[in-house]
Amino acid sequence: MQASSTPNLTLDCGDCPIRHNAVCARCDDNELALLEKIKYYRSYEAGQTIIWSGDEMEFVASVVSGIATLSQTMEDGRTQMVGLMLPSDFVGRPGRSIAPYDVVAVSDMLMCCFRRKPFEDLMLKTPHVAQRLLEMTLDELDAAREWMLVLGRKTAREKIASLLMIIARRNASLNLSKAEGTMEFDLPLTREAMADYLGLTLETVSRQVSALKRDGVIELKGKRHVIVPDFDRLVDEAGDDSDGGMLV
Amino acid sequence: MQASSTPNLTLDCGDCPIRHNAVCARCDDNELALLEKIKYYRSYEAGQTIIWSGDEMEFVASVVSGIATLSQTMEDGRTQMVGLMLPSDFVGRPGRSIAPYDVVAVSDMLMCCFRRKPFEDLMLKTPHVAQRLLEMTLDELDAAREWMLVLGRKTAREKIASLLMIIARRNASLNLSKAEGTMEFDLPLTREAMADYLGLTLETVSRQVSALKRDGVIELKGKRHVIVPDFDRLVDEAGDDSDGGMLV
DNA sequence: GCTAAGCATTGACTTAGATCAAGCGCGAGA
DNA sequence: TCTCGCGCTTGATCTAAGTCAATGCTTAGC
Repeated sequence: MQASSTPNLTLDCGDCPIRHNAVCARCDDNELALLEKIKYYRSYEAGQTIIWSGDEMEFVASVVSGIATLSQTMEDGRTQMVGLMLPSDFVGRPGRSIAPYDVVAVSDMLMCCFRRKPFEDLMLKTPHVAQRLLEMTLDELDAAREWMLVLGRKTAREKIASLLMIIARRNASLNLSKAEGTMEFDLPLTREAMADYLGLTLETVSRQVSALKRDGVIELKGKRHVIVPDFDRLVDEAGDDSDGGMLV
Repeated sequence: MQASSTPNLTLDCGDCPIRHNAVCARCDDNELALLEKIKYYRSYEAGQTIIWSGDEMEFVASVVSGIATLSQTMEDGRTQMVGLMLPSDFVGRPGRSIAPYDVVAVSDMLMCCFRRKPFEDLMLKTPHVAQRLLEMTLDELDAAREWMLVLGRKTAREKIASLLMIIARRNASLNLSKAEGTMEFDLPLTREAMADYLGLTLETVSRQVSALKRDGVIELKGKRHVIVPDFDRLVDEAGDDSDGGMLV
């Protein structure tokens, strides 16, 4: 399974959809020019494994469009998703050569890549990249810790509600709308991927989704399109404290 | 429960036990002098809550000695530990004013504190602090993700073995010895704290510790002193893949 | 239109871990 | 010395979620 690299694709950083959220968000024109010189694009198809755990990582990258998952697998096949990479998220770690997780494209994806060494060198010269990366990493750490509560202490129903809540929130922020009232979105994940994210089996996921539907917390159009008639009700089902998880 | 601040305590950075691991590790003499000017020390007693979730955080700090836990609690009392703060770990987040977790001293502690605003200003002038903080944050993110696999997919027995393994490894690195063969250490946590870390009840923790003892994986001297006759056996019980979790 | 391949649902049964409850052991204070 | 309280252990029972297995619903290809 090879990365389908797309050498002829170019995109001006000025027109980039993630310009103001990615690792380059804080860059001034000079810094951006330096990044622009070493960037290149790659695209991946849904289902493709972008990076295998244990592999040498010759590049780091920003997700431009599409969704990828980070996951860990035990020898006996038990797998746990440890991250959901969305547009503007940063994949890979400066200073590390071996990938600790599998990175799998869930949808078709476009990534803005930098060879690792040049990127590391550049980071020393462009403090705004390092600053932004720190900020993003701290956010990811918060998200990971939030997720530890979900995995360690929530019931299956609460887990499902938590996941739906997160996806609904993200969608809202993409549409620049508020997370409240009636909301509607597509699930980007299969039942199995949801199970791997939530530390459940796919049967339990299916049952709990049906239960939430039966109880009127959600409605379904097809298997993947979700309507949340009352977002507050969903938050309630997730068992979250009222702060709404918005840590600023 | 007030922080017992110890205004008369001073410690020269040159003599500091965490000088080469903490957020100041990469600092040159000039940078260190700047930090030294704004640092102050606080001590806490075992059991004291250092920071309450939701509180204003007026400072950030490095753990100099002792152990603290980070934890989240739901309204109904279910709690999940999301971090174990050891000497040299950094508590708090530049750019954030509200604490998202409870921070509780497990043992008596000494912290090297900086008021948040001055520290943030200083970070802009001392790139080595920001660099080191990024590195530490990336390490914590890896640890958090490793822990997500434990919480989401491991059995109770594997969870206990995983925790013992982590504590044994950390102890080894403090003693500058290798993690192998026979190892011996004190458990810093009560059974209940272990349960909160592992997403279990304290009864299950107790039972599984007894089971590991019965099966010869560990021996106990008293309730808290653990002897691991064969570290590889313990790693095996933790169900970990062979890489040993040492991601470099 | 028919069939195959993937996802998803649903049911019957099992089980790991939670819950409820009793009791132990040891250090601290009277 | 006694006893109180806390941390811990152990037992009996319950239950949420896992496992195994059958069947349904789409889409894609023939």
